[in-house]
Amino acid sequence: MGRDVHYILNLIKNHQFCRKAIQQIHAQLVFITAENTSSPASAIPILLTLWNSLIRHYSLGIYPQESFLLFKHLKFQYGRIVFFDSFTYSFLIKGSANLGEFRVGKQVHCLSLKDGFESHVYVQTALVNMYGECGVLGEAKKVFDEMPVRNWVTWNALISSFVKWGDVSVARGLFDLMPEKNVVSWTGIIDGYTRMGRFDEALSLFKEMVVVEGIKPSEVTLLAIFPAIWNVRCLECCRMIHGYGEKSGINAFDIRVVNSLVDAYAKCGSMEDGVRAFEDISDERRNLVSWTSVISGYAMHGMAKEAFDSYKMMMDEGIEPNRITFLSMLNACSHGGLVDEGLEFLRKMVDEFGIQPDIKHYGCLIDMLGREGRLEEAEKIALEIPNTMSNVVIWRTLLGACSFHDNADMGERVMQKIMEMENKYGGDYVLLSNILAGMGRYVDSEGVRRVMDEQNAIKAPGISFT
DNA sequence: TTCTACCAGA
Repeated sequence: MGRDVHYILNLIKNHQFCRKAIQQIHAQLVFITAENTSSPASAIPILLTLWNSLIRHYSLGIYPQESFLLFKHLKFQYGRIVFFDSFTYSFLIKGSANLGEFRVGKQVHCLSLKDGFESHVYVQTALVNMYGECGVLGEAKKVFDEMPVRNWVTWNALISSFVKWGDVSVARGLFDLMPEKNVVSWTGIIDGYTRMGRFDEALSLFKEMVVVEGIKPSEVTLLAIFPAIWNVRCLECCRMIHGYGEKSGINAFDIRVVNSLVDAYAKCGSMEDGVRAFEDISDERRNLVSWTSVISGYAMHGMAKEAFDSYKMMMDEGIEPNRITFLSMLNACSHGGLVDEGLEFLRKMVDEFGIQPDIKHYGCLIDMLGREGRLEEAEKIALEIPNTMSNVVIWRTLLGACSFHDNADMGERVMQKIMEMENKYGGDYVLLSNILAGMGRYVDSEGVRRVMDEQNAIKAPGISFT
């Protein structure tokens, strides 16, 4: 037993996470070991429970590998006298799922079969989930098919696996086959449709779930349905969800739902409702995401002053902005024509908050400078973006600005740059040829068109969802 | 003490 304690002590030393829990378990282990030095075998049932807890903590941590190491060690030491139970295997399988590595999970799977868990619902369901999480859907389906007994969780685990990997039609097939569906099943399939951009189907399923089946949506259901709501700009849906959230108490206990509501109102065109929802949040619950949601709402509504005020109030409450807050502020500056303020925000972000700009910040900046016709500065920044990060979108933004402000010289330089990065996209040729034609340089314009034809670049017709 | 749904904000 002494070697055990040593081993576990080493594990604990190596990691800081779950420290308290592990220390408690460790203390108990030492205690039990001391109590039972004369007959270690009698301590095994209690020890198994503690080992299981330890394995559980490791499997949930950032280094699930440790749970396998511990298991291996215990198996090697006590394999002859200890029989691991369904808890041990559930935790180990969960650990493999968190690791995202199905080869490890496969080994645990084999061991669990050897120990006789081939028809244990919890262990087998954990396996379905593990294979599903790892994207080995064939294997997940196989385990599912061979299970003599399944429960709701088993079905839902398989459905969410197919949703996760983008196969909504198979998920839907399973959903339709399910003898009884609960809120998790409905949420899973609704989430699948939302993620695939099939918003109308997501909304009609949501309606069917609530109206026809009388199933109460959970907070997860609401979080899943929000993107569908604002993509179809359904203000009425926002109000209904808002009311339901208040009545059911979901708004009171899940700040994420209220924050999404603020965001959804803004995206559906009603900043007034968004602000009202935001102002209803108590000071203690209002967090960074709440503030960023309202700021981004103001930004998209062109209300730069309000965005600035909110930013200031947020700072006064001692909440630190992050990269998304700054992106929203840049967006507000861009829409309000406040170029210098925007540049100042970027400086603050880097110097005072130590946040390095990413490609979206740069994109916003170039868009902002480009709108105001400060093309030289925009080009200078575009050239300064590290190559590893830079993309063709940045240059297309600049090209658009060149087109808007009739700067053909820079347009040609930018075009050159775009061709270097990606010489098959027709839209840029069209844009440049339009710039040249707009300036009366028809011969050059024609030349660009010809190059375009020679390269077989085809401009995809523009599509707008709005 | 075991198995299921979440992208809160660009």
